[in-house]
Amino acid sequence: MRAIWSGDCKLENLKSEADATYRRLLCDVEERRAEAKRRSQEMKDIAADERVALLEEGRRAKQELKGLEAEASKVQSALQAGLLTLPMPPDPEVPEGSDDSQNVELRTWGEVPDFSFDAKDHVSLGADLGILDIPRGVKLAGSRNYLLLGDGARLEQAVLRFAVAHMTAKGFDLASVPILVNHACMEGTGYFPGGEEQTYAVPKDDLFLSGTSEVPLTAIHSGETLEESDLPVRRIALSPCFRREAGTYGKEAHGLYRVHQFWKVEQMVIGPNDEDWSIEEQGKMLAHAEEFVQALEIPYRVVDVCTGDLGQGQVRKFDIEAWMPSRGSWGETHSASRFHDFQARRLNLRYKPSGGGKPRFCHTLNNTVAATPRLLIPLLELGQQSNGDVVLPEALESFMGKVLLENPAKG
RNA sequence: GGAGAGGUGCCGGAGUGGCCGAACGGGCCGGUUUUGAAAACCGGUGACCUUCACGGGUCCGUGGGUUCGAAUCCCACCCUCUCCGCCA
Repeated sequence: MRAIWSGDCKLENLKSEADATYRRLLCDVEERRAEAKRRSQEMKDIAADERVALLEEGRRAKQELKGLEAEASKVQSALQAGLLTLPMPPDPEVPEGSDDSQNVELRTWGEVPDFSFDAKDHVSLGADLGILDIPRGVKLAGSRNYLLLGDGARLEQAVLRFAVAHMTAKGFDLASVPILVNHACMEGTGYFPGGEEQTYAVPKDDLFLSGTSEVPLTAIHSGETLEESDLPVRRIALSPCFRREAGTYGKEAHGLYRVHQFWKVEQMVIGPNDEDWSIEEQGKMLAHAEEFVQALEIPYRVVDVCTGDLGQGQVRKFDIEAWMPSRGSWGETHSASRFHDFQARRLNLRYKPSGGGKPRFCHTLNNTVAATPRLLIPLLELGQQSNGDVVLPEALESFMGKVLLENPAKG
């Protein structure tokens, strides 16, 4: 099944014309540089009057070299630009499909509720409880913005702190990272080129508001060569996330499902270049998230994301979709991605094998732990009572201080 | 934001046009000595790309430029430190 990675399908087969041209040019350039070096070595033990001819030759060679170098760098940047758009071949086990409708459900957990009363959606629940104010959020920052107030804001914090505690217990190290990052981070993690329209940019400082802490988290060791004994690196970050959601007008415009700014606890792992290890790790990371959702007593399903719904660099992806009563369906809350060495190559993120030998590219993986306010949707909607109260899962009590959100308007 | 100083190998730190991939010191590795260790002494010790190999190339913050030749000269940028201002 993994023959695609085992060497049959080496870069050899993907080598483009540009690559061959570049190599030829580089070879030529290096030869001429060697010549030039030799010439200037000779120069110093030659009498001044004998230098003239050599100087002239040097000048001419320099012009030629310059031309060649310019050509080489032109070809190289064209090549690199092309390389950046190359997608990662999916794992052969990924189901074929053109879009998310063809994702394959692997399993479900929990009971989908059947309300015996007229159930409300999270927007009216939140408004009635006085913990959610969308109109004023829109007033402050436009559509897809919101305000969480009082217990709403507290609930969000509780979910996030629970997520951090959950992952700390799994041995992940909490990091506080820059979420305003440079172009190299965006490109290195695979968001650029391609994701520019979805990203808030700060042109004055040439920085970008990343849509997930996966970006800084994965880029932490970019350009470095780690020791194999330092691997795997397992970290989480709690950060705000920003997404422009361009081109989604009208799509999920209602409520807290798709918003421009949200909070997320993200898990990220950097490991050795070992696909079996990587596959196993992805399973673990998925399990961490499932346990978390289970603790929140939210029914969910796990989906094996099909080829057509896979991101450029993703080799395999499993989504967790929570049951959201107001949608009458599942909504994505978690996304566990495996990248093989896709991101590591772009980030130049390597490690020195402990057995010796050349540095190798790491493998990287990431998964959501908790994203809010999206997670507040099932939490509020599933916990609602006929009188408009909302009962929260026990697991949040120590973080929230209570589990009952009382409807002030009830009789 | 204003003024100044600086960015060199694992670390400290020399080096102001060819003899510099880079002195010297520390560290690290190996050896001698020692019952063992420490100390002392001797030797070794950068990374990456390319090549079966020989070899070749790149790298002294980054990117340009000058020159036959740049760690060294020029320009721009980035970063760090000190002082002042401001600030969560």
